[in-house]
Amino acid sequence: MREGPDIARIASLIGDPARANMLTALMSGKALTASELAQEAGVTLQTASSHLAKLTDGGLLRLRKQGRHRYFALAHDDVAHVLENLMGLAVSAGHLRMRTGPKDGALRKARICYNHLAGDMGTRMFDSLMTQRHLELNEKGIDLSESGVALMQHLGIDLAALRAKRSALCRECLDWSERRTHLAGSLGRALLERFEQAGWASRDANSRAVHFTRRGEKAFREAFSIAEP
Amino acid sequence: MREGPDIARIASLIGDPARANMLTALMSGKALTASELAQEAGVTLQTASSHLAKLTDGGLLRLRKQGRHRYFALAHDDVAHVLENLMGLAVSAGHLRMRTGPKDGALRKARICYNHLAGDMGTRMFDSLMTQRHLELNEKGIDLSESGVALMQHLGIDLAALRAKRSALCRECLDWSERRTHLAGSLGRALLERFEQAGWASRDANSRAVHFTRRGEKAFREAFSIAEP
DNA sequence: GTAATGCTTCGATCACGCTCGAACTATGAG
DNA sequence: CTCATAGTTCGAGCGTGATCGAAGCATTAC
Repeated sequence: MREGPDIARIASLIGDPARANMLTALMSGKALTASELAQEAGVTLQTASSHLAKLTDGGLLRLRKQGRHRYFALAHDDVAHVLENLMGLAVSAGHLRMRTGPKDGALRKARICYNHLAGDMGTRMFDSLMTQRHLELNEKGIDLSESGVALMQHLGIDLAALRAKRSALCRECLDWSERRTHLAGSLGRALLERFEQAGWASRDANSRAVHFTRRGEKAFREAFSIAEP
Repeated sequence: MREGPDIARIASLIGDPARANMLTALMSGKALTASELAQEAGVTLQTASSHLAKLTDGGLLRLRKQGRHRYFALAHDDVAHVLENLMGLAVSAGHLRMRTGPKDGALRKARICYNHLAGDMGTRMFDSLMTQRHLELNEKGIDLSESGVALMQHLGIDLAALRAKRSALCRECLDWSERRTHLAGSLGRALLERFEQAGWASRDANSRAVHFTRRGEKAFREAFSIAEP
C-alpha cells in the first residue's frame, strides 16, 4: 500500500458538495469572484473563503487579484479534464441525480467545457474534422493536416499565434453527455472564441450552455460539413 | 448551481484514504478479496467491509462471489481511467507525497494500468505504433491499420476474438508518470497478456510493477522497433 | 455433526471538518 | 476622513462518517 500519488487528497477536495459546485461553476471557463462562488455553492462568504483557500492550496484553482476582487479560475486544463471525466463517471456509474430541466437539453446540445465547445455540437465538429482528415495523428498527439490548416485560416483562426503558445494545439477531451471525444487544446479554445466573435453563438450567463443563433448554427454546419440533424 | 452530474458523490467516495488505497490496489487489475483489501488499506476487516459496500453501491466496484470469498474489482475501465487521471493531477497539482523508493523506478518504467501496460515502456510502445502508422485515426477513434493488423497477427494476437467483444479495441489512456498517452482497450489488454504468456514479462506480486526479463525487453524492443534507451 | 475461516451487521466512540456569527483587514468611492 | 464593499480570520457548534469491538451469518473443512 501507499504506492503511487496521493489521489485521496485531491479527490476529497472535489468530494465536498460546496467545493464541487464551485468547481462545476468554474467549468464555464469564467473566472469568478469569491462572492459569486459562494452564491453558486449555496454557502456564506466565510465558508466559501475557507473552501477557496483549500482549493488554491491544493493546486486546483488559480487566484488573480484585481483591485478589491479576487478572481478564481481552474488552475489548468488538466483540472477541467479530470472534472469532465468525473462527470462521465457520475452519469454512468452513479444513479444520475440531475434534474433534467429545460437547461439540460441545452447543455447536452452545446456547452462550455472550461474553454472549448462540448456537447452534441462539440463531438459532431470533432467527428467531422476527423472524417474529413482535417486532423491527423502523429507521435505527439493530434495535429492539423494541410487541409485542416486551410480550413482554420478560412475560419479566421490565427494559427501562428496559437503555435507560439507552449500549450498543445489539439487535445482530446471526453464528453460526459455524449461519451465521445471532442476537441480541446488551444485550437478548441480559439474556435469557440471565433464562434462568439462571429456572432454564431453566445454563452448563457448563468450556466455552461452555449446558445447558437439559427444563422450561426447553419454557418457552423456549413463550415464543418455537418448534415442537418 | 446544481447543474450537471453529481461529481461530489463519487469524488468523496475516492476521497477517503482507506478507500483510495483500495482503489489504487485494484488498479493492478487483480480482483482482491475483502481481507486483502483491508490489509492493503491498513484498516480492520469490519471497516473495510463498510467501505467496500459503499464503493460497490456507488458503482465503482464490481463484486464476484466465489465460494466463501468475495472478490472485488473495478467496475469498468472508465473507473481505472479516472483514477489514472487523478494520479496525474495529484502529481502535477499536489505536492507529491510519494516515497520515491526502489519500487518507484520500476513503476515508472513499466506497470499495470488496470489491464494494460503503462509507464515508460507503455508510452514508448504507443509512440512506436503511431509513428510507424500501425495505428490510424478515424471517426470512431483509433484503429489498427493494415500493417498494424499484420504486426498483431505476427505477435500472436487473436484479433477476431477481440473484435467480437463489444468493448473498444483501442483506447487512449493518459499516463500519470509520463504524462503522455499509452494504449488501453481490449488490444492493450491482449498485448500485456501476450507479453506475460510469452515469458517476456511478469507482474510483481505486491505492486503494480511489471518486470521484463532481459530477453523479454530485447524482444519487446525488436517487435516494436524501439531503440535502446 | 463441530470447528474454522471469511465476511457482514450492530453499536458505541470519537474526531475531523463543514458551517456560520462576529470581528478584523483591505481596497475603493465620495 | 467616512462609509461601503470585498474578503479573511477566529472561534464555537455541530453533524457526519470513519473506526473498531463484539456478535451474527455463511461457507468450507473434517
